Amino acid sequence: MLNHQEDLDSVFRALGDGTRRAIVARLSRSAATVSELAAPFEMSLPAVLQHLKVLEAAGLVASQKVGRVRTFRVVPGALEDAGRWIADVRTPAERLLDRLEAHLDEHAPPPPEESS
Amino acid sequence: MLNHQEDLDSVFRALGDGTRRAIVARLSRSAATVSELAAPFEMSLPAVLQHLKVLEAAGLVASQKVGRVRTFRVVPGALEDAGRWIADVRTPAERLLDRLEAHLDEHAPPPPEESS
DNA sequence: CTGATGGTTAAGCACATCGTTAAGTATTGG
DNA sequence: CCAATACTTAACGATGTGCTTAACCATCAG
Repeated sequence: MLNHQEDLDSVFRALGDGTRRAIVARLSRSAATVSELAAPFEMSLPAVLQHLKVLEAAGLVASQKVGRVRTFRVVPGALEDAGRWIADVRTPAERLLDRLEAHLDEHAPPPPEESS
Repeated sequence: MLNHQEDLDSVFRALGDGTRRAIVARLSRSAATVSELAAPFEMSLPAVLQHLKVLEAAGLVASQKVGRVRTFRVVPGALEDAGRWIADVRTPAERLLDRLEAHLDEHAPPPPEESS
């Protein structure tokens, strides 16, 4: 099913928090346990747990428990759709900018300065 | 100038909503007025206005009012930082995946694969 | 001036988020 | 067994989000 829309919702929303982005960045270098991930932050461990849940629900990270230790890792292709969405929007936007500049060049000589 | 953190927060959170992404996608093709932007959606116009405010606060779009008509357009480089963040995280994550595969190859014989 | 058009503001409601503390469940080491 | 370790769950409060409706400007046409 092409439920891209809701997938992207949860991915972008998950990335809309500095703590979670830091966690993802950390995990992109190597896997880590819950307490390792929580260590750099000043918030409580349950708070970090909730962030990890959000990231896992968005499909950005995955985890498995061995004994009493849960280890998290990034999910390889998880950022692909988000990255492509941004790229796909940027492309026409830049074309739009080019057309705007071309239009201005046509209707006015190159303005060396702006005044208001 | 290194407010990257909070900037990215607002950009990613702004993108974490399908309506707002649709608006950005629409504007990436050409500028549009408030009512033009609101038309495709079933929600009320004030609701769309609020989405536009979020997008404008995140620096993704800009607007100007002429007479009684407000026109929105995308802000050219606005998605650059977000795109780069994703790219920067994906790169080490993929290296991590490569190392994992190499590790598995070392500890288990190459899986029987059909060559093409 | 008068009304229609295009947008804006205000208030309110349901629900989600982000943090807290307190208490509970498995493991593991001695 | 006992206690420390490593989470995990539950409950809750402060804010934030995403809508709604109602009312309020500010143009522009006639």
